[in-house]
Amino acid sequence: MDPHLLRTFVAVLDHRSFSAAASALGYTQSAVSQHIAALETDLGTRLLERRPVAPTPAGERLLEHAPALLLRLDAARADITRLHNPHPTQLTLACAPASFTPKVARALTDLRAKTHPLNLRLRTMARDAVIEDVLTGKSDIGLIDGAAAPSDPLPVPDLGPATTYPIAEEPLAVLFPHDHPLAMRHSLNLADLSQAHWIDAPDTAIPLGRLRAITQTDGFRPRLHHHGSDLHTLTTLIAAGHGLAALPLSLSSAPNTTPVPITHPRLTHRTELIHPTTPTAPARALASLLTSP
Amino acid sequence: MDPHLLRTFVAVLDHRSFSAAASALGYTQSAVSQHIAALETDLGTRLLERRPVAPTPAGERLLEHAPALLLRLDAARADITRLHNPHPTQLTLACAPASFTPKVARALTDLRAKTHPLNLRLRTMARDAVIEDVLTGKSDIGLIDGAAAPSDPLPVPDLGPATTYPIAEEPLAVLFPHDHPLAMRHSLNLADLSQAHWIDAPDTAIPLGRLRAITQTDGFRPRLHHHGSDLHTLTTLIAAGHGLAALPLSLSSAPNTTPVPITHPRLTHRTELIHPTTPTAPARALASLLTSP
DNA sequence: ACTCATTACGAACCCCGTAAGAATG
DNA sequence: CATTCTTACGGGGTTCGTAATGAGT
Repeated sequence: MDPHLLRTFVAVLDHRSFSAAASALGYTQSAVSQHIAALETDLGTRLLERRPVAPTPAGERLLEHAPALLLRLDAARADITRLHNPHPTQLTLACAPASFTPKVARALTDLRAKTHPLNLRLRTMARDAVIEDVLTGKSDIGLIDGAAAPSDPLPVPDLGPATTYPIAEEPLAVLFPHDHPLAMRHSLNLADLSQAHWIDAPDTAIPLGRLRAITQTDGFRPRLHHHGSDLHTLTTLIAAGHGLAALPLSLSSAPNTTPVPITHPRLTHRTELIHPTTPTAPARALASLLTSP
Repeated sequence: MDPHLLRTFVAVLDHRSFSAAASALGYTQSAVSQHIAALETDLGTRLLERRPVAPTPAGERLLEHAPALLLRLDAARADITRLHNPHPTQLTLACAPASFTPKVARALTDLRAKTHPLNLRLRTMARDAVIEDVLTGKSDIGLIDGAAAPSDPLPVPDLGPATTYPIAEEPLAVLFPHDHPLAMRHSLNLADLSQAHWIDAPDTAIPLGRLRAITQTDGFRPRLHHHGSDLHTLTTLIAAGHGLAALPLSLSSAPNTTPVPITHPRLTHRTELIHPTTPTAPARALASLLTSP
């Protein structure tokens, strides 16, 4: 189970094709074929069906482990190479869209004032991508958000060693188009909305699967799926009546929309900071700015 | 970062010696030296100090990842090979000591009655070892225990895909020698005992580090450390006045000891079942026996 | 027939053991 | 000087690419 073999296994399933995976990895299709054959011999089972390429049951099991393994391998390398460059002049911050608040922006100006020269890089991406970015060292520090019971930590997939700190908590709201019949209410029971029209935008809003898990119902079925990390697109969709989404209350400035806080069950929108166990110096500075006041 | 190299890296640090690691792994000492050299070249840093053998800072980082990686690699292989033998006649159950209750024993007799032939194997070990055993397929199913807030799940290190079910909850108690001044009380505030004499027995009782985390204090310092998974030894130590330990209330039958339930903070002793995402048939049967009634 | 995966085969490379060398206590 | 790690080197095995073969639509 050489990591190289796992990597091509994942690539083959990503591309649903041996030859496409080969060119993506810079191998020849023969090499890819041999990699898969080697894995199948090693594990004593067929892992893939060919034509069309699809995982067998055994392949599905392997696919549950392989990406996590490869991620952690990258994380280990990142943790070590970070030690080489202890005082970098660059800080890369990965943000989930709804986690980037005025408070964070102010912390960045404070950081600029006290640390210089400082080359700031900001990247917006989905929550899981933030965690991956931080663990693999592509970003130095990250901001994630999600729904949780008050003062509970966010449920984070534990893919490697990292430290998280809460930095903000605020009411969780459902964003309605301003002419929606419920838009004038002052409080909401989330479960009452399970059959409403929802937009699934897991990269920006609270994922619908999370709402299902919280309410332990089978509702919250999406009418429309928004892939991407742009909040503006999402609020515009909501304003146009394509469906609802759960967002932090402070995102109420979107035109033609009205947020209504969820009062039951007791939930908050929580923002957390995540950084490696041994962060770079600027990352540590930003972390202390965001957590101390 | 070949897994073989990581394995010898871990072995070298386990044995604090290249040559000892070599003989443990069935390699020659030269091969071990080459493995470490290859890792160090690949990562561009020295990972170990020699004579005496000790990890450098970079080596410490790697040591944080390598065992988890190797474990997950084994877990992946176990998940796949399990598919090969779908109706095994053997069931291996891994138990943390305080998780093996009369209820579990009864479930095993029920299982015997309805499934046969059945070759039962029972293994007692520390909680972390149970999880590792289940993930790597050395045991088919496991029982773990710990302290948690009522109806909260146990905090389990997420080392791979597995399913957990709660199977029992009961009061958490401190076990005193029967002549201890506090042994006649009916309720306890855990924080009041932070400066008492404690026995750290992480494999059998609630680990003292967990008590520190729960109370957010710096107390609960051990006077004596008990390594091993035998509850009898622990209760005998307590009876002899060597110190206290936190255990489930039902373990009150130990001679010359008295359990007093912890009433503050609100805590329970919780037992959970853990099995792979795709358990073997007997494991599934036992799981349904333990969870349904 | 065309696309895509497998097999055959050879050259370059890697990996481990033997054995000799260096360093440390 | 004895123990322990490192280095040099060679055989055997592995890996990848080229190219030919086979299978599916």
